[in-house]
Amino acid sequence: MPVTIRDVARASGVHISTVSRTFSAPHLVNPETRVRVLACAEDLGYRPNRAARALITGRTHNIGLIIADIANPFFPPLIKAAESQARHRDYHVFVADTNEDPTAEEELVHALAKQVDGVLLCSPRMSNSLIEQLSREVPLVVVNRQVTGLPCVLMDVGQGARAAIEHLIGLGHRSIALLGGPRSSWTNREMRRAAGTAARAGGAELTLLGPNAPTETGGSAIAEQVRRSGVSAVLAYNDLMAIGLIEGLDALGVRVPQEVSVVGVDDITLSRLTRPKLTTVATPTGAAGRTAVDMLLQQDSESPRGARGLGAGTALGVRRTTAQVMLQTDLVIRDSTGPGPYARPARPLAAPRGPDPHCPAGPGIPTAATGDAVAS
Amino acid sequence: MPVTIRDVARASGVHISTVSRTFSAPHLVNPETRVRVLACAEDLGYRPNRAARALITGRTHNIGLIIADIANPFFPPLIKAAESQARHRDYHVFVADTNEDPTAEEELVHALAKQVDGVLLCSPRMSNSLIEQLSREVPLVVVNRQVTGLPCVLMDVGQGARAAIEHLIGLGHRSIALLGGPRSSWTNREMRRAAGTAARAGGAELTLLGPNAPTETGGSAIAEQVRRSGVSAVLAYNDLMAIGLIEGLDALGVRVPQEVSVVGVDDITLSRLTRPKLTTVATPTGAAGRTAVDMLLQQDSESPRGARGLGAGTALGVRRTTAQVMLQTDLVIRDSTGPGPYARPARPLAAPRGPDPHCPAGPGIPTAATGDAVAS
DNA sequence: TACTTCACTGCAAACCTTTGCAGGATCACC
DNA sequence: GGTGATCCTGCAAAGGTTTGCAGTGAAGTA
Repeated sequence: MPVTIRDVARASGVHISTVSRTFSAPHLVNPETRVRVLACAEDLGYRPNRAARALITGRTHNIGLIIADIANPFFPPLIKAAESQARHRDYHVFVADTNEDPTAEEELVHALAKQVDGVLLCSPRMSNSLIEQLSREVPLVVVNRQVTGLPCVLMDVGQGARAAIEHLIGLGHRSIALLGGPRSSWTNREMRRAAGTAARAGGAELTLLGPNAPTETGGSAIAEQVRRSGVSAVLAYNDLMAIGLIEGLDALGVRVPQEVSVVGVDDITLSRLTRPKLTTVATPTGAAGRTAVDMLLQQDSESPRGARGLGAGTALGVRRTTAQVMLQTDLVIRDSTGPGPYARPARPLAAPRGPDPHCPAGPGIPTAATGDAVAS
Repeated sequence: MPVTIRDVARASGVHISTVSRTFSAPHLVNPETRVRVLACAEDLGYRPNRAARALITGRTHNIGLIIADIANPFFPPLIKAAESQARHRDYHVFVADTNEDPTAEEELVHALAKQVDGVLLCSPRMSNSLIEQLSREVPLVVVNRQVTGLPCVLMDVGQGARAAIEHLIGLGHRSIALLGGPRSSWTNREMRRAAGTAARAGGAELTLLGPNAPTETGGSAIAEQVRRSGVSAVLAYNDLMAIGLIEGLDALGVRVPQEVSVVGVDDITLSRLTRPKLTTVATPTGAAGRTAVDMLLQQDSESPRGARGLGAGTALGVRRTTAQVMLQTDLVIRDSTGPGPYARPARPLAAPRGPDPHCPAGPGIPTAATGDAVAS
């Protein structure tokens, strides 16, 4: 029942190879023949079978996007950006959700391997060595994780965490908690490192709480512990956790930012809608999605086109585009941070409940335009 | 470079067909041979090429999931439910986002057609006739849209809208606005119909405002118009719009629920996190995802397995499983609705700012357990 | 012993498309 | 008219897998 290239050939009185060329190399076929073939194809409702095409060309024109948790609002902007970038280059994107499960991650890479030309691994939870191993099966670009020898797109959360800590110290906080995320998260390690350094430099004490689930639930679950710890400010692994924490603190009767200041990371849409509006480290998710797709496609186009068969170009030693890109982050100050116990009353500080200032941090805190790529 | 069935055959000293059977029909091969083949396969790191397999069996073991907007938090629970249901049956799910663009929708169905065994079309924006036409190319299950002759999974938003209107009328509102969603949305039409009937029955006046974008922006953009219209209560197309509206009203100095009551639809996670917490019509998104996958796979298994080649079973006249399932909705009363101008002071009403009652509507308003499937 | 049954394995076609190669026709030019 | 170039088209192999059919050998039965 499905109409194939053969049916079109029969209908238009040419050989199947001519029909094939009409679609894949139109300039090689006589204009008259071409229109005739196209008319027949249109008539019969012919659609090239991408699977069969992929079998011989080794190019599916699909790319896979493996995501730890679609429900985390951090990802949709990344997905959309990747999708639109891919579409411009005539590629389709298949998204798959792993539920933060490393096993599912691995399985999905295998499942996708032969059906896509490359895979974007976003915030992976599996080990670096496994990622390297999988990269021999299908071209990989890793987002939010640094793997030596592989192309990576990173966001400078270290810088963001530092800016956040400095902001809090500037507000007069000396006792700060860092709400950790998943143990296997690269972002998590970077934040811990940078926040620790910044706290030491600023003479503040940093308490580590975690690991926690990177969700609202994870945040609200740790509220009691935050209160007991006696800190006056908190930097959370991401916005969801920060929002959950604010909820949890609210339930305990602890006011934000009057008693505890809270900073998140990501700047998801939601962070502008909760009350108080969330002070957060904005990450360039859109730019990350676009960049990752670009890197994958570039790497893909560099692999030998002459080679036949699936997976051409994935041979070890051929692919050597291992550029790693670091994208800058940006502290956005809103209403969830306010003066701490050591605030100097002489210097007027941001009004804790005024209209959303939504301005970048002051001159003392280094921030940078969001989305600029810095090759390293 | 990629290791094929042929390499394994050579290594284990058997014919390729034996290797093939080792994977696709293990009971047909001698246990000893089987372990030897499996060992070699493991050794060489062989992975069956799903594309090639699909080419001949006509089964890809993938299903496509086409979504209007991944960024809308309504969808992730549906996606996750579909994914886990599919995984149980050894299927993988490919998600694709259309950005609410009907053209992209059509294109994606074509692109997916030969790479998946069926497609779930969620909240489609294209015309019914086009959907019918596309269903001849690949098995389709439609979610949130009624298309005669096709399997559909629907949520009873009509009932939900009625419950919401009755709730508002019960609170003493007589002048209510309905914030419409996308014009091509089936849900939108259903809500309008049901809300209109319920308002007439309850002696209230219903003002239609829209269509609006089903996002926070869409909601906040219409705030001014809502204020000017003088209504005391609003039923919004979905939660995002309701939340945006509350933001917009807040910016105009209009308090919710003191001056205007707002009801949303969907019960996204976010609706519990905003202040005031949102009164909303909960839709059984998880159940919808699961049911849709079940229907697709059932329909798929019914098509003739003997038939060879891609698209076997998509022939017209073979597939006749056109069951349509309606899932029940559930009004969840929280803090964004309060007494209206015609409230009877004698009867004590829900405290507008008390702790989240989160209880189903009173006995006068028919509600039902969420997630129960009712075949129709 | 002869015949049947059975379990296992090999053979080869098929799925749909792409593409290197070669053949045929047309044309220009000497 | 011969030569070469150019343009178009057909041929056939290739890609990795599945599967109906046939063949082999061994075991079971009469």
